[in-house]
Amino acid sequence: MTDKKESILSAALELFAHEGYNATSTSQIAKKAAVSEGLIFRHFKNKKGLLAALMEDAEARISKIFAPVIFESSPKNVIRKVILLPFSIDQSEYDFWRLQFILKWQQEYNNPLKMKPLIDKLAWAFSELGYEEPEEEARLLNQLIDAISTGILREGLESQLPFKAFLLKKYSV
Amino acid sequence: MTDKKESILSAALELFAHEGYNATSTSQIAKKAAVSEGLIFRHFKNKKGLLAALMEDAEARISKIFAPVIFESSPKNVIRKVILLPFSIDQSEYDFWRLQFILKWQQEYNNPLKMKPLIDKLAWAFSELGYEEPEEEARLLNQLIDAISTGILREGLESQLPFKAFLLKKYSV
Amino acid sequence: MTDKKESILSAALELFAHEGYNATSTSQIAKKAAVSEGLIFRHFKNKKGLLAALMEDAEARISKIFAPVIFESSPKNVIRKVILLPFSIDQSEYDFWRLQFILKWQQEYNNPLKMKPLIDKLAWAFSELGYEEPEEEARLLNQLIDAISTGILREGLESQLPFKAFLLKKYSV
Amino acid sequence: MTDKKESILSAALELFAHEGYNATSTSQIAKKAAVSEGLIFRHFKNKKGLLAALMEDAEARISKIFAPVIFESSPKNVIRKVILLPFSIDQSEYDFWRLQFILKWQQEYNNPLKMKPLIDKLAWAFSELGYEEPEEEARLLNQLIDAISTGILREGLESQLPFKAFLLKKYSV
DNA sequence: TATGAATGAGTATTCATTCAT
DNA sequence: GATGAATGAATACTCATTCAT
Repeated sequence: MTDKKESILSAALELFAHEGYNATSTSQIAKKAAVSEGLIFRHFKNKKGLLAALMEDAEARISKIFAPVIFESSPKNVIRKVILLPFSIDQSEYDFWRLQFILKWQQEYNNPLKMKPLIDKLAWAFSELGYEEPEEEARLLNQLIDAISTGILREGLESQLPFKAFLLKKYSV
Repeated sequence: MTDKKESILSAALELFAHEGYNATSTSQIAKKAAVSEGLIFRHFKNKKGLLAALMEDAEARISKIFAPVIFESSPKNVIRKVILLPFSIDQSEYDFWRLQFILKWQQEYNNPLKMKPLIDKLAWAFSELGYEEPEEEARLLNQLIDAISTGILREGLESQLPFKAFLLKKYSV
Repeated sequence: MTDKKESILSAALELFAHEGYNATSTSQIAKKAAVSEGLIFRHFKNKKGLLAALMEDAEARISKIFAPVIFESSPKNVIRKVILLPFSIDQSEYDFWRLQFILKWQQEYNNPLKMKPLIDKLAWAFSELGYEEPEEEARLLNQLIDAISTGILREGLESQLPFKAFLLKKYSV
Repeated sequence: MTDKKESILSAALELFAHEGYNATSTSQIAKKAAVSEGLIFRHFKNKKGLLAALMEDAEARISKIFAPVIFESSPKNVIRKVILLPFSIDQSEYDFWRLQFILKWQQEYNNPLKMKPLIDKLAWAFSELGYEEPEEEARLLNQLIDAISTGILREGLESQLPFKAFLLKKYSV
């Protein structure tokens, strides 16, 4: 990948994440990336294509971040790792995740199935630990870390920090 | 308020809630409201003014929905009522709430303080019930109902229904 | 003439004179006149009609200001009075005259014939005084007082004051 | 400068000069220049920018037309050249000068200082020739050529032609 | 690969004007 | 006489996209 192509991608990510997809014009992206507007279309065909390119990363990143949970064999550690998930996001990745969360509100990009493997693993863990309704517990915890991630991205890491110890204790993990 | 003014408001609400503020053009709104585009600007000065008019309702509606919790004197009932909150939203109000949740991602409209009174009341309730960390419990439950509301708005009421009984039982309320 | 009709006229005069006819919107006029926009059209049919109403005054005012020159019998006094003309305009009439001068640049309102009687009288005066080319002298002086009036309206009375004594002396009147 | 950019400039000049700045729409300009409306904004940012580009020429053209007067060493020739100035304007430049004169009525573009060097030179010439009030004579003649220029632009060259010989004779130059 | 000129459809907004009350 | 709601056409300007170089 050329330098210019990459700078388009990172400019677009930053702008999409903070202004929104529709509110960001291709000319803004070109300016921020310091390339000609035409080049965006040479590389990505159109604006949607640019977003799509950005989203392709998503799958890979999500797998990478979920893997340690999926392959964990201790139920307690599964829950523990899930709770720690939102707190382990590197600040350099905030824009990426912001964009993910914003797009969830747009039908065409909202795919709840992405979380399926994680929820299944959690359900297994709760079941192992003897919880009465492991399915619900799993989905609830998943929903909760979604909410905490949202909190981190919107109000900063510190605002959500108290939950870390609290949840670990609450679930005794 | 004239008929036409109201139909502009409701058309705008529906479109903003589903397409997003930026992705909705004033001409779409006019068409859906079956009025001339110019009328939007006579009534609301500009597109932002239209959004602002929509948001003015917000404060009122939020107060109205929170009141029964705030004025509840039984701690258990406070928690119970908070859990039931997301499930009591009338479907006719979904668009309104969708818009609220979408706008949270836009700095200028993200005001976490709106929830303060509710969280305080919850903290009081948890404290009364002898929870060890009532502050954290309160913020956690608040985060949880935020997550569930999100779930309802994005995936439908049914998808979140299991949580209702589950949470009431979990908190024994 | 009703109060409101008059306040429309004076608001329009002020705005047309300072912003120009095209740059002034009927809503600005209505606001400045503190009447509803509709009333403008009730009274003047349309925006052009409002300008026309303003211009109707013109003929009368011009006759009134020219009369003392036209009916003067002493050649010297004719020239003297013409020279004094631009300096005798009351400040309260500046807007009116500004508008006249601006409109001269718009074909449809530029009517050089308005000045005919004055130029004829001047030519007669110069001829009486034995000037060699009275016609040219007359038109030149007319052009000159036009330029001085322009100067007064654009740069203020003081800026043109030196010309008063100077011209009276130059023409020995 | 591209062809299209130039045709925008010349279309704008013609329209601004004859209809006025406010009365000319960008779509008219685009149509007359046979380009897309958007191109106007790519090249000149906005309508004001287009006018500004047109005005940038002004300074250069004015210097160029004044230079032969400023660098003239014979007092008589200075006066002679000034008198001939308005008659030497090429018809192809009428639009340009019309615009200059129209804009004088708009505060932001009215800059009387542009004429300072010319008036100073005239004052020097009149002083050399022993006129009693060279300052006033200079400003008067300047006003006169302003008036004659106005006459040419509004009523055509022929209407002002008699003044040429007349003034040359009057000032004996 | 990269640019920059160019476009056509669209955007928010303003305008002069009409009309029912 | 006077208002204020309403309109349709126009306005300045932006946008995503194309294309010749």
